[in-house]
Amino acid sequence: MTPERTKATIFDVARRAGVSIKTVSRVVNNEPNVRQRTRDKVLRSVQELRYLPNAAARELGGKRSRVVGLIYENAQEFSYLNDLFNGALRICEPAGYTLLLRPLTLPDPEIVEHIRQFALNARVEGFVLPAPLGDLPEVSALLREMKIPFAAITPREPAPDEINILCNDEAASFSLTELLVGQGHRDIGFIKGHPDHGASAKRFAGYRQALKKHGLPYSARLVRQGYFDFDSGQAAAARLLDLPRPPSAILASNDDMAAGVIFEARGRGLNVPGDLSIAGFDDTRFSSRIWPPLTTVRQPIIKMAETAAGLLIGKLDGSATATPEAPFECEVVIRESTASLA
Amino acid sequence: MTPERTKATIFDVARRAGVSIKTVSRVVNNEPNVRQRTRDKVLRSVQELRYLPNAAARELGGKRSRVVGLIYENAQEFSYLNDLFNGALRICEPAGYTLLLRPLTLPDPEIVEHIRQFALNARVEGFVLPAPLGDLPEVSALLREMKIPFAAITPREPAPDEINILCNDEAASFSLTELLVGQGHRDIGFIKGHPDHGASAKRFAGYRQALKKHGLPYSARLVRQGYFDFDSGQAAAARLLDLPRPPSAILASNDDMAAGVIFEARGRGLNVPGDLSIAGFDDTRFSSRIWPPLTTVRQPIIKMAETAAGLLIGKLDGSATATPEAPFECEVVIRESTASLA
DNA sequence: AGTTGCATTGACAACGCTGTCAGCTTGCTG
DNA sequence: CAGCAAGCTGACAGCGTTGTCAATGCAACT
Repeated sequence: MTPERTKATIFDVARRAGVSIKTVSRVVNNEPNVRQRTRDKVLRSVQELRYLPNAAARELGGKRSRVVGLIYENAQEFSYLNDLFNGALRICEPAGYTLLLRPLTLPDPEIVEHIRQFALNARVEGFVLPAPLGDLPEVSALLREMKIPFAAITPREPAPDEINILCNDEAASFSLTELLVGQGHRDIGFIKGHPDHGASAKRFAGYRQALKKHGLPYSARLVRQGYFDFDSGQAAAARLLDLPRPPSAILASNDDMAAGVIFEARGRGLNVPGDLSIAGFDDTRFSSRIWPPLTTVRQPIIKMAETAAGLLIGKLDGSATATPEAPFECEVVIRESTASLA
Repeated sequence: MTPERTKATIFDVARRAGVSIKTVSRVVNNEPNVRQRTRDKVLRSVQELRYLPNAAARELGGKRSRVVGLIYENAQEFSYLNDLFNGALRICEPAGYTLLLRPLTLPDPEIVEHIRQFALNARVEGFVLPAPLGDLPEVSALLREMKIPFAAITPREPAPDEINILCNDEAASFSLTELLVGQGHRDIGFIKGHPDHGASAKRFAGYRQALKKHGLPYSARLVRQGYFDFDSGQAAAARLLDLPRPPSAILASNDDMAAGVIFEARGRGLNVPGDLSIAGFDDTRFSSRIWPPLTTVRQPIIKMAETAAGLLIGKLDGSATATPEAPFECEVVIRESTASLA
């Protein structure tokens, strides 16, 4: 196998196949109106010459960059991001799209300008927007103005005309709370998630519903605001545990905060789950690796990202599939951080 | 502010400045041989029109894609990757380069083909290769064949003619071991890192040197092979703790494994650091958030990534700076997972 | 056979930049 | 003040695609 001296162009392919470059272009882009025999001839020529279309020329001629952007909040949980990226990449790469990452540090007063610059510089054709970005009104306004479609992952309010990927946070939270109730816990603390994230309200709602169903009183005393980060979880736990009658179980709206709760509990010499049961959400990579391993809820993030990227590309390619996706199912994962009340 | 109807091209800028497009090109690309007055005129015109060069046209005309690729092992620690990416991005973005990520699942028998495809499809001009990729001979051979320069981060053996970013792992490991010795530990277990990573041998060497300096016997009994992941750390810890005379301290070659050691110790009802001191390397995001917080070594990864990207871009731009970088300094971070022997 | 209409194919002009090279200015030198 | 090198500028040909539109082929009709 002699390495090609110089990369083959569409002209080389055309000459070898005995057709015009336009026909090659048609075949390569899977356009209709090419006879099967011609298509085969061209395809063979493409393979023999290991032809790879020049992306720059393609973009210049055709006005399509085939770039999908994934903007995310830099503070975001890494394993979540990793799943998101890998899921989206799994779709983008084979489809001939480039997936570009762009971290953002929130809150960012210049967020609009940052995103605009990124979109312009990288010629982004479509965005994947994980929470909470899909809910920032200035962001969606900008993208609409720039006519860049996007797929929002777990937004608080699904944007009409855009792609929305949801999951049944509320039901999962309901189940998790029921689990604790079933273990005999009556005083169940709850640490809310970041108010900007759509999941926060849903998870809280599920908690309240479960209490209600089982006839347990809801007490604002047992609820604290958190921000999805370790520190806020630890701080909220500290205040809950300082209560005259502290809860026997704490439900944190994500695993980072749950880790903070465990940290605080251990710092006070409490035994988990003996003295305090703890559960979280997300099933982070670390959830099963801290001691004790965390009871949590697993979201099918990879699949959600795949779906987001797939629908987005469908829209960009014009082969627009209908959007009405059913919410994805979450799964409760029971580990050792929760136990029956002694 | 009226939004421009259509994006300005080099022609618009040239007309407005009263010069030829070639002169605009010169100014935009910071080429020499343009009178200051002319340069100013053009720059003003560029600003007024908010001119943004069309990357596709630039690449097509000039044969330069300005894409830097960052390939990494998918199993890699997330916070490490995050720092790597952010550091490199901080240099690439302002320099007008696009930074593209590409995960790889190792071991990968088709790694060469995968990297080749990625390089070709994404028109990558230069690579950043974090360990262990910089040490795989087939990878460096491929990149040399494709004439793609690269910057290797902490390779085992620095490649001549390429950029190498190193840090003083050995000295850091030495200090960490000395710390334990100073706390009275005599039986110090060691869990080696993945043999493919350059850091592994260096960390092990530092451990042995420290033992030697303090007249402590080296015992192969206390050394186990790990692979930088949680599970291998836990398994190695299990075997060390099963020893008739188990160590009173364990040094793991990274924090993931150290977390595994803690997990195993707690599972056995051991008190950390009371019954067992544990230390790691890397200062992962989670190192300070598990209980007890981990004594570890912090690498200036962001700076290392910045340097790698900076030198690489310098090479690509032709403004090649000399490479002989001094190794970066690591810093021992003392937390609660280590304590004096009772 | 002549006609119509659609499927198929090709010729050629963009697309917006950089590289090449030639031409025009300067400022010196002798 | 001619002559020359260096500094500066512009004309123009690519670069490898896609979009447009015209031309051709072919089957099913009159």
